[in-house]
Amino acid sequence: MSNKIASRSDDYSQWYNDLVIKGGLAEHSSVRGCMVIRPYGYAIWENMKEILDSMFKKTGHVNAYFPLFIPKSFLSKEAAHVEGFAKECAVVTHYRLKNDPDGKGVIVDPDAKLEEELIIRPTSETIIWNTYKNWVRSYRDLPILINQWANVVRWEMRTRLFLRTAEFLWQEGHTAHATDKEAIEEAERMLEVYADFAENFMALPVIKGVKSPSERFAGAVETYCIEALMQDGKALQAGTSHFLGQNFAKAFDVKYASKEGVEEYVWATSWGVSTRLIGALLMAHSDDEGLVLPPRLAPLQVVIVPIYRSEEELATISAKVAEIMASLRELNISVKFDDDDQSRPGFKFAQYELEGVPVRIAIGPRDLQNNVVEIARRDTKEKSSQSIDGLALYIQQLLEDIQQQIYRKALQFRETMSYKVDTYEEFQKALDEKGGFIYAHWDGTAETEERIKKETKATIRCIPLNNEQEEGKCILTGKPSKQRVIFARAY
RNA sequence: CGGGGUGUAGCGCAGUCCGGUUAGCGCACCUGGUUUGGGACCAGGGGGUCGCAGGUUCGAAUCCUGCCACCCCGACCA
Repeated sequence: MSNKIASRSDDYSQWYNDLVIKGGLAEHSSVRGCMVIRPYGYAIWENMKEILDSMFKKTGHVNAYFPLFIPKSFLSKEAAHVEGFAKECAVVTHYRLKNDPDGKGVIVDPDAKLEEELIIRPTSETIIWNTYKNWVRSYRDLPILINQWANVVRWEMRTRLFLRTAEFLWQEGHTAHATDKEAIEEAERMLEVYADFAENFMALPVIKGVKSPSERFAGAVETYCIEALMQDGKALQAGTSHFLGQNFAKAFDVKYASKEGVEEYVWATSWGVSTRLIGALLMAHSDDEGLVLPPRLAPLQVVIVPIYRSEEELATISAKVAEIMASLRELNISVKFDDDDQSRPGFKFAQYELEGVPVRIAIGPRDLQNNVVEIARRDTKEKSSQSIDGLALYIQQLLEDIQQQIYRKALQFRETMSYKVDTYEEFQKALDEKGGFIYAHWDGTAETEERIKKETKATIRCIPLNNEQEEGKCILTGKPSKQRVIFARAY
């Protein structure tokens, strides 16, 4: 059948593309490296946004909006920052078109050249800190705890739906604080928020940690991250939170007068997650039948498929279904009754499995007679017969079970794919044969990290927070090491 | 930007090596009928500048030259 998707084991990339496209989430755009997010995919993003937004508000943040365009000079004020982003910026050089004097169409009007080029934001630190300069005078103005929901553009060489597109949607928090302690606490707090969201809503187990210096965000003093493991054994960075020190305050001259009347530079953080989370969600849980969406983020939690021969049967079923739907909605469970007579039940079953609807209810004359329905759960594909009495409560519990089960399965997978190695040979062999999170000793130098990356394509995903301290020897150089770090090949 | 691949109906493909009737198949679509508890069946029907531009030839989807687009693997990255 044409809607079938590729198998994970045959071609992981094709499988992933099929999930996104045939699952109805998004498609390639005719614009280079961009994607169109279709309503079903956007609904997942909206669910994510709503939950994250309320988490941000509970931690004292408010939303604001800053410009899409960044003057080139802003970007260059922080040396490490510009170096990190310079290679992937889209640049606006003109502000007008005109008719082509030599023929058809329009050309860029050479007379409309901008004095200073505008960069389409790859991230907003610079334009925001240029603004914060005007907002901060005294310690009383601090902290500033702002988030923005926005699109950003990074001109990546190679793109992948959701995981890396030229334009993507995200949120970026940008905070300013009076002390380094406060800023570090903020960066760590937001990392916790992300981990909470990933584990409890996306059902995605993550490792919290800090990046090695060479993997840090451009301009950060410390980069905190959550790392998740995909089903092909590759790691995916799911969210980052940065302690920016006083780098941006110094670059944009943002100072405040302290209680003691002394002028001080402020301390900063920034943190963000993007539509990449949708890619993570898909790759972590889905199977060869299609998407598996955790109930807490699924746009549709329950679908009801009627099975009938005659109009009379459909009418009887519909009446019963109306009662069931009302009771489900009372419990805030989203439900759809698919009484479309253009496709048959079997087709609908397959289609909703492809779309990852967590629970499917089938109801036909046989069920009605016995006052039951057939319940199928997407994650395990188990089917059972359930009494219509008390059905809503049963389904509420079932959705919760599915949420937990998806998480447990992903966690178990990660556990079996996490292991320690002590020699470089073991390390290389493990990478090639298994992948996953490899805990190994590292001498702490950028040179070693770089060599390992070159030779094996594996990077240090993170140094876990509260990492167990243990004497050992670097797998590459044999130099002494005090802790294991997590290596993996990554997206 | 390097290596590989693909471009033929809305989607997926065959045909290209070795030029030759009217360019074919599956899915989807339209009409009618029978069906409906895991991707229905039968009959009929519509839909194509064969990626673009040149060239060779009596004749080009097929051969030659140039260009374009997309995908995959690298390098880069959320």
